[in-house]
Amino acid sequence: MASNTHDPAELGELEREVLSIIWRFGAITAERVREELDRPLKDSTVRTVLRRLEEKGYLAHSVEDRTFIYRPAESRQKVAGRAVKRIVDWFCDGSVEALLVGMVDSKVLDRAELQRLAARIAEAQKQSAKSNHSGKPNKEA
Amino acid sequence: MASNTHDPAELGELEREVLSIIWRFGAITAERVREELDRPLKDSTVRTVLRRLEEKGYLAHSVEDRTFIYRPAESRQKVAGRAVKRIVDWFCDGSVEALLVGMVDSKVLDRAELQRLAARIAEAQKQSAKSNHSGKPNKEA
DNA sequence: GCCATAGTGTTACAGACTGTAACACAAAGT
DNA sequence: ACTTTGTGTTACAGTCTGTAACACTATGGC
Repeated sequence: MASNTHDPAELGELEREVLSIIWRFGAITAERVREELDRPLKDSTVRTVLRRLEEKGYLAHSVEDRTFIYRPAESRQKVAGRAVKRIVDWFCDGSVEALLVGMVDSKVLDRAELQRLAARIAEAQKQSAKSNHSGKPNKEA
Repeated sequence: MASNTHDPAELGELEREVLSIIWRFGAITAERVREELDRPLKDSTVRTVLRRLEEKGYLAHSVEDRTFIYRPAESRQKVAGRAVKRIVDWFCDGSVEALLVGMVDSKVLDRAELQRLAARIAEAQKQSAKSNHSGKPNKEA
């Protein structure tokens, strides 16, 4: 069961907040997370959320000196990418292009911004095609 | 409170299916929706879902000869756009660029495709910038 | 006028998920 | 031994979704 890759849209408000904190900090204890939250929540609450996030595959933890250190199991961008994919599949017949059009439509993006985006992508592509950093030769595709 | 613009991520499986059907058909009765679903559901079930979707602002209906005709209240792309915006806000600090990067990262998009996308956007932009600078985005590709 | 039909409105209910937390237990320092 | 700090377990209420029954109402045919 590839119940491994969960969807962030399925996360609740608090879970998202916590996840964001983890992403922001990189590695953090439950207690620190709790302090970082605006809402005053009990320890157990925060730890429950952390545990659930880990169960859902968003987090991983290591034990360090008796204490859990939570870390992201996946980058936010990766998670975001998948989340968007779902949406694209559901609502745009899998066409990312259609999605972008929709974003302009719903004023999420304005044309100028999209334009800049396209330009920047073209740039970035040239870049990474050349130097293709981080080990991974762009597989798949 | 602009509780008017709901988020599609909050929709359940069935709701999404129904919504998709409505988008596909444009205008349709509850009974037709029911037939269109793969699952064999009771009338009342389908109608409940339709009512809920309307409450949530995704659908509108008109009465025609005793019968409800449901129509989309918003284009799928618009809805998709907003849905993605949420994700971008939550997980990408509002940067669409970061999102696209993430999509490449999570293999939702490959670089080549992104490249083509950028090119096509540039094209489309030129096009619509010329022909349409008034408020109305040219809808429905 | 009366009945069957088709369609609507209302209400319900169980399962899942989320926010929230208490409580019990274990290791560690003093 | 006792307190502290942190973990594991369990719970519970609210909300959402899937699923549906049932009651009510025009409408068209007889």
